[in-house]
Amino acid sequence: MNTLTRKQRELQQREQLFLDTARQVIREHGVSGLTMEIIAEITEYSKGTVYKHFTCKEDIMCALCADGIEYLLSLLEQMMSFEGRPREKSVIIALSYLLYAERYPEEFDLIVAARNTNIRQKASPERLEATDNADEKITHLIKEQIHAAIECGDLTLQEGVTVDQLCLGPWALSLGMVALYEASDLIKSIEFSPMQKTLYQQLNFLLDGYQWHPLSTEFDYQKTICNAAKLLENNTDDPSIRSTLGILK
Amino acid sequence: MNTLTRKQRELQQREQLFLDTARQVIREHGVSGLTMEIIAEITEYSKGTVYKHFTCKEDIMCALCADGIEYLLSLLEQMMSFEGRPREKSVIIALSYLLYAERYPEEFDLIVAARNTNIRQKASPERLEATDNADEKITHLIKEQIHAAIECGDLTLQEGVTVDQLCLGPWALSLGMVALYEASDLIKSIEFSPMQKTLYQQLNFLLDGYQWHPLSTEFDYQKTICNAAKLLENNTDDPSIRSTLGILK
DNA sequence: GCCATAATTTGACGGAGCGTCACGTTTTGA
DNA sequence: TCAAAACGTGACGCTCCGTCAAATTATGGC
Repeated sequence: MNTLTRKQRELQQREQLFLDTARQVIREHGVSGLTMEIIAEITEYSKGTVYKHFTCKEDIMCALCADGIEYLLSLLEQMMSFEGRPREKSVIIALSYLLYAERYPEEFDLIVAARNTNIRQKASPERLEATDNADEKITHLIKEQIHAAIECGDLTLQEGVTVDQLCLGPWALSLGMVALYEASDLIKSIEFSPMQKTLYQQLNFLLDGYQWHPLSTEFDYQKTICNAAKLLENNTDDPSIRSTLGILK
Repeated sequence: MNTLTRKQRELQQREQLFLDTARQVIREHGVSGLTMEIIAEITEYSKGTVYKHFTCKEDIMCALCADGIEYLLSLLEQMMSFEGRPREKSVIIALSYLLYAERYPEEFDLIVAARNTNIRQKASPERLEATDNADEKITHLIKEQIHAAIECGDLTLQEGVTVDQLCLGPWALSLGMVALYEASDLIKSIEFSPMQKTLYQQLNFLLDGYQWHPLSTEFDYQKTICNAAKLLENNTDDPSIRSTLGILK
């Protein structure tokens, strides 16, 4: 029994090795530079072995996505220990999203791509399910904040507005903002301020529009972010996260 | 000289034929189903001829994008003859964006992809410039509304907020919303109301947050959209647009 | 320790699509 | 009418994909 477990452990370890290698290749040579052959070569396994783990290139990309979302979730779970009003937590969620996008720009590209394009058509069903499950957990976390806000009277649903719609607003804003910033050097007619600043500000406008109390005019959400950043800083030793946190404060 | 012009006309016509064919193929078989060979086969030209027009597959995709953005621009230009307050016009711009995304879902996929992925790395510089120029015109149109609003006193820039940031907000919201709705059947934990409704509503919240007057509580923007839809309906004979307009009213 | 059997790994192979280019065909205009 | 130029073609070499029979390694009964 112990033997079996060791085998499985090794298998899992190798899968992680393949994934890390794929991430590195994408980082260095872009998505089009990623081939099954190159992963095999770098890891000194053969192509066939890589295919034992992943059905195709698209499957690897979805696995990278899932991996990334898992990381985001771990960030969020740490953040959620933060004590605060629901709106504070919502702001923290959005900024974690961004923190993650900056930490793993390659995967973020994939997250956008994995939703829209035909990557999903090719990936294996199991892989897709893993991605979707992680997605769902995050959605749940956001909706939780909205429900909490309604319950404690910070937020009142207007006629014809649903919780799900309120959840989509900040999500769309964050997703779109990251996408636009990734392309910022292509959009020459706009001057891009630091992304954190713009997203923070626009999110505040949107939530103010919801009349979600306390409004940004009544409360210092910048302080919320500082505190959340400090909380995370104590729990992480990832240097790249630490540097991004530095900007937040 | 007339002969030369005829030649050029024919060339242009053929390019359009290739593009229309590519669009059709993508619509039927997805982006991965698009090959240079199949375009050649359907149009009864040879592969070499297709390559006379487009340097590679990615070049075709960028061309489709540019084509799409041109179409969006033509929509917007018609819309801009609408007489109204700057905020009304901004709402119309966002909804045109959406109208366009529904009309050409395949190209919209490409627009997102063409920004994020390595498609741009491969496409020809001329093609990219065409796409970027069209992009810029649209940005300009949006910024124009913000400037007009500031000038007539409908909007006051708060400290530390720039026109460009205010431009990014609705843009990111619209882009992100379309992206999320394209993936709506994958996100099972959220109930998706009709996209027009959600975007219209969230945009109103965001602009209310800007304190952009008249606020959605003081003014019936639904009527604005109805009127804009009627305006467009009289000018178009595209049945698919007409049906979407029907929903708006 | 030995060997039969099962599990795992390998890389050669056929196929798909890309992009090129030398050759054949058509057009041009003198 | 014909030489020169412009245009169109599809066979070719290449890269990468995904497969699978054969080679290698691990397992466990004796």
